Amino acid sequence: MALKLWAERGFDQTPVEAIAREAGIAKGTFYLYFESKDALLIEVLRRNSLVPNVLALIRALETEGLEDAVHGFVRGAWRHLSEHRELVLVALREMPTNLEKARGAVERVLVPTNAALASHLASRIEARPAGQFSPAIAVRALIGMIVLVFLTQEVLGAGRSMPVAEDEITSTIA
Amino acid sequence: MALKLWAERGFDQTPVEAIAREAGIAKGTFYLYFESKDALLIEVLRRNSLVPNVLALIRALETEGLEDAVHGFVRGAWRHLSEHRELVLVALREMPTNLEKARGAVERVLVPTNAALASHLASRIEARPAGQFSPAIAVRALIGMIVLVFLTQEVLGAGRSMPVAEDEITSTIA
DNA sequence: TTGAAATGACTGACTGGTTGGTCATAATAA
DNA sequence: TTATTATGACCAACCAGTCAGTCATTTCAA
Repeated sequence: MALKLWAERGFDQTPVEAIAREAGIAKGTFYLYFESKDALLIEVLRRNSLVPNVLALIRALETEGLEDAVHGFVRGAWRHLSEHRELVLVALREMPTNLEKARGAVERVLVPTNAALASHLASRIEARPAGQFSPAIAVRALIGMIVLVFLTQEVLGAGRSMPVAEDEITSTIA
Repeated sequence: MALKLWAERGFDQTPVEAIAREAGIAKGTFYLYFESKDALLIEVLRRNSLVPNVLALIRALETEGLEDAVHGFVRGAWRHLSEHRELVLVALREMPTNLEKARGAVERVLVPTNAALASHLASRIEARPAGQFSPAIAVRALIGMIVLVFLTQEVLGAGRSMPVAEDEITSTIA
């Protein structure tokens, strides 16, 4: 899969020929199926969209108490990231600069996710003592915790120099 | 500065000639001062090292109570990120693949920072009721919150579609 | 059944353009 | 004049994308 190569070497540093070879076809054949190299990137990001999974996570929130809900969300998100580590790496690397279209995808994932989570948390949180609490920020903080712990742990190799048991991670965050 | 161009277009997509032009010199002159394009990246990352600032933040922790300490850390880190937005973007993009040497820098920043913060938190936290609490993870979660909220807010343009007052951010996280 | 003709998926050599890095030459300073 | 610093034309390597041609398979006429 192209994702594997991109995660290792980066999009720009991976020639179309390498992708084709990996797929067992010739470079020319590649261009029978894809308009361009960029088109493949867009296609890959689209097919691997996190939206359905994220929405599923959010729907799950509806059926549980706040404690369990957040706990479950963290676990689910963590598993999710683990299962898509290459996608996460590539998306993170290429989105900021390479692709205006892919950037639109961020808007489609990030905005609805945040909105849904925030409103959900807000509706639950009224029952709590909390004083000054901003759901909009809290949501990003929660997701931020998960993503960056994942990054330092799995991507930057901190897992080797600062090992921590996986279960400890999810249970501590939540 | 090269950082500006890299933050906009990406390292690979920025020709040496563009960097030279930006600096008001010819391409040949560039190679009088730098071994290679990669050498410049390494040099830039080194000169902009976050280590001193991070260490200063940590030292500040020593003189305050836990509440204020964390609060201060968050504010400091946030300001820090804001002042180095280009560096953050570039480092995030180039570190995972482009540069083994730069990756060593991660180890030099990430590991000591985490260790210092964790041990600090751990020493303070004993006075608290906390049951199952893992400082090692808590630290990464804290930093993760700050960094990803920053990213969604400042880099991915979520600030436009989901605007939040800056002060609200730091006060809510802490 | 058989052999010729048509098809189209596939190939990889090739092209045009780009860019990292070099070097002979020029400008400038001492 | 001599030494130092700067220049930009040039080179070689690389790569996205093209296209003329190959060949296994299918179609169909005899």
